[in-house]
Amino acid sequence: MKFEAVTIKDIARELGISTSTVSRALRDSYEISAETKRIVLECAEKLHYTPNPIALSLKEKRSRSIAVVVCEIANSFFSQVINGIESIAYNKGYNVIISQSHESFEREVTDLQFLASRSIDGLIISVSSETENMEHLKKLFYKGLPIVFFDRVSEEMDTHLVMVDNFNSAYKATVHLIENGYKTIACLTNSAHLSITKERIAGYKKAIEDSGELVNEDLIKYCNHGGVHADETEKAMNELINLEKRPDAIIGLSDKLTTGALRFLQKQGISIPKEMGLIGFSNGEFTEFLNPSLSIIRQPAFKMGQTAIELLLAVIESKRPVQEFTRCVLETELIVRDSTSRNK
Amino acid sequence: MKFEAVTIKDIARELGISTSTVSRALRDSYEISAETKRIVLECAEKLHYTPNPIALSLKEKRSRSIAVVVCEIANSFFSQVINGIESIAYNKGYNVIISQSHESFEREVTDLQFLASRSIDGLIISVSSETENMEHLKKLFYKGLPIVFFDRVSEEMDTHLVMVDNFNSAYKATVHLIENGYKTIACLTNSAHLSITKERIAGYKKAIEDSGELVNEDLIKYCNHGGVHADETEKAMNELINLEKRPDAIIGLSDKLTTGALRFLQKQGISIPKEMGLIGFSNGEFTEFLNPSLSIIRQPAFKMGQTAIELLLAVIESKRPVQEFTRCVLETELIVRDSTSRNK
DNA sequence: TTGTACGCGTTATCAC
DNA sequence: GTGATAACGCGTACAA
Repeated sequence: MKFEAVTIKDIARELGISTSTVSRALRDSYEISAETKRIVLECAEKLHYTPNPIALSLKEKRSRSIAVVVCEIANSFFSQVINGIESIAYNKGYNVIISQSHESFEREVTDLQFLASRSIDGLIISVSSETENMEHLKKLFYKGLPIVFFDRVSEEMDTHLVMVDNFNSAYKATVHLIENGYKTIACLTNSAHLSITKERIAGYKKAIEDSGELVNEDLIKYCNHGGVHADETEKAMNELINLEKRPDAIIGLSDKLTTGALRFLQKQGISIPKEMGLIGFSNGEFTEFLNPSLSIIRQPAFKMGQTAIELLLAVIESKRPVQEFTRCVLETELIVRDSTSRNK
Repeated sequence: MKFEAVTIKDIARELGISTSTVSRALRDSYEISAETKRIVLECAEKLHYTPNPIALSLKEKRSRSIAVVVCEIANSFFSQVINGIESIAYNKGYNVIISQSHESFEREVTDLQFLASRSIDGLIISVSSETENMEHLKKLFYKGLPIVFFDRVSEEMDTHLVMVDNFNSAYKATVHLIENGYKTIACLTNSAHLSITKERIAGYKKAIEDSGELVNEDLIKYCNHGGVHADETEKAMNELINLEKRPDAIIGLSDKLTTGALRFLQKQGISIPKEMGLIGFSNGEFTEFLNPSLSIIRQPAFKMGQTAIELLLAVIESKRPVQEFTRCVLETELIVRDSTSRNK
């Protein structure tokens, strides 16, 4: 059941030399004669020697693995981010360990505890929608674990952040709805305490106000689990369509919520974009082919992942403590399609 | 930059006792007095002691981590399988390390080499579309690494396999097209050497033959990278629609190919299902809301993941060498929607 | 009941 | 140019 691990000792015994010589020869040390190196290398080849990374980790106090915690990998945005992370991590010889919180704070805490106990060298995280208290992360951070936040960030620690221009993205999308003649724009969003929620809601409100209207809080529905459970979105949507003044457009402030709204409207037979306009954040691959094709705000997910891992590795591999942290804000793309063209 | 790792040594020093006493006290050994245990536990708590898993791994020769290799995680089928794997692995205290081959044989080999060198305890894999030669896997397998294949399996090793009834699934889907009046049914599929391709193609052919028709090989297009590059699918589709006898239906034998075909037909303005019927394997979440809604063959992906990890952990944790291996075949679900109802 | 010594695989630091 | 030894953190056989 186990690898019959060939070690440096086996080579040493086979060749009748010491382990230190073997070690040095394998590492191509200058103090070893060319001849000895040749023999050792040959023997290592023959025995299929592979160094044991665990022994190395024990010595070096690093595992060359980093953890990524997201709420859900079966979500295009996050899987694209992970692709970005992975594309760079593997080239640099790091393992990526992926963990899902499923939007549960409890799960996030236990996962993190587990990961930390497995000696990860660093962490990239987008916190769960339930996460308000950051103590679990602070504890790790002040113990010396390098952390990079992305998407749903926390400003409570002095570290790197990678996000998009949430305010502007929501602003642009809302303005787009207004310009297309929608009057009563409702908003489906995540937990109120999340960074992305605050910023996006602020953008939405600003756009409403700039158009000379008053913000109606009844039109803002908070889904505390980001729509991972369909009934959450359904409940919110039901409340919206039963309002005295029924909204004529919806903006979904995250992937699951946007598609959840679409799903709901389709089931109810409410026509998009005639009866109800729909736009939202989404990195889904098929928004273009949905019925109707969906207007979206697309985040540069792959790029976000790359940025996050680059920042993290820089911290991990830095000799001296890192003092300067960046707050990296990327641009989103507004893609206009049929779901918001009222006159179609 | 490092965890200031508290070790049992620190506790021993603090308490003026030996490390072995500490070790035993922490493991609640019967030979330690209740009083000593209390003191040690208290001190461990105070110092925020956490055991070093790397040292443990070195001793126990196991890392409590398993690797999953798939072609792409940004693919609903695979992310659902991974969810299934992860749901059980974490409960049992195993880390899941995910690696993507991106349908490249070379990448698969280097990834695997890397993973093996990091001392994984087991492997769950769906091979890349380029993988014909299994030597890299055999080498690891005969070295003692427990392996479970799923989806794209290899029968060259005596180990657990988890798959769906590919033959029947393709057969049912093809029959469905025939029954709906489609006459010339083309087939978009993966590399010819993959297990899933062989079985699915066989089911497709059988259905054609059972209907009294002859199989036309020109109607079968092999995409050697499973459609990860859009141009691959486009090329195949172009060839199909330019055939002298243009097919009136397409069956996609994998997720990317099915949605790729849809994308192509939409762009070309070929109407589905009138001009061209479309059905295929897909675990996408929005096939229902595509335009037109897509008839699909859905695999029990989550269940497949769970099955695979359960089989793998059984092997890993078995005391004696496992001799009996299962060939687990699950059923798929045929979901009929608009893309195959010719008279709509 | 507790302590000593060793081994897991590797490398760095001495000594020869 | 090469060998012996200690150290990384932990568990355990053996000694006391």
